[in-house]
Amino acid sequence: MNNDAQLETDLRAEGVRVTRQRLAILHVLRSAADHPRAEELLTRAKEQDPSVSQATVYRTLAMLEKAGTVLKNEFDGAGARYELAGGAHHDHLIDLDTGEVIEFHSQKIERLQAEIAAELGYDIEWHRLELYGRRPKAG
Amino acid sequence: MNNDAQLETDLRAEGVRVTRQRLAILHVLRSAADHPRAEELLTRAKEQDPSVSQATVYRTLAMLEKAGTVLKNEFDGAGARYELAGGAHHDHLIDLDTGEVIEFHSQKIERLQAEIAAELGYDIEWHRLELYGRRPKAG
DNA sequence: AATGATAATGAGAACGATTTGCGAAAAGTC
DNA sequence: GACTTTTCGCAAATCGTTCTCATTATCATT
Repeated sequence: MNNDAQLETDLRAEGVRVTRQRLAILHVLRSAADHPRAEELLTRAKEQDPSVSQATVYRTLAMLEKAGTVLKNEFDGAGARYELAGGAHHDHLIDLDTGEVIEFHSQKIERLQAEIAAELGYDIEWHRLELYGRRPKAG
Repeated sequence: MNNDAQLETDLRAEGVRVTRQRLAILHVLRSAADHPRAEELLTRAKEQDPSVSQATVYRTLAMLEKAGTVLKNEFDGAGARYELAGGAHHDHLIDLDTGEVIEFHSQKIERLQAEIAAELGYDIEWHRLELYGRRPKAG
């Protein structure tokens, strides 16, 4: 039932060593409902295992990103924010007032993107679509 | 005929002082067909006026961005790339092999973005849409 | 053209996020 | 449990960008 075990299995399958620190970071990522920054991940991981260091957080995130396990989002220039890759592809709407990140997906937009790229003679490898907005003040 | 004069007039109209350095940077922006980084802009501006410094390039770009004269693009985390804002709004397709930046625009995508945001209860302030792709190898 | 008030400059130090070098510690293998 | 290799923590290094501050340039006024 505990998916942390699943993550551990995945790690082993890829031939990487399973360390306390990596498990702590993975656990934090798994239980994060938001899109935390590296610094915040460090803080949370330390609660699990105080020995986790900043360098390891970055090293682990880089490794997990390459493995496709985590997504690194570089929103408006204030440090990257991370999330587990598990689910379906989605884009982001960032609340300019609160910093909150809302996920959304539009099959139509994806299709249009592919069409446009094709017209220009390109195959899309990946894309980034971010909407920055505010909740209108209730009148 | 020379649009540099026009840019100078605009500067004065906004109450900012017209300096050699600013003119050099504006000229470089105006004659750039690409989307150069700050470092590259510095190099080019120095050809016009060797006294231009790095600090002034960044200060001038920040000022012009705030004035709406230049657009700052933060593509894949390797330093911002700039362009004059003059024309119509557009998004970017980045060639992953060459780094070349291609501009495009889709009224349909813009409309869909606004719809999605509205459904989520938001007004879009601005957005960022970047496609990263490759030109398929000719078979 | 000289003056003076104020804004802009260059040089380099400082910054924040991230990466790296290195000796010590832990993981996986036998 | 000893051995090999990976990963670790720490601190120093890097990179793009911003800031500090003493100096210089701009521009309105003479």
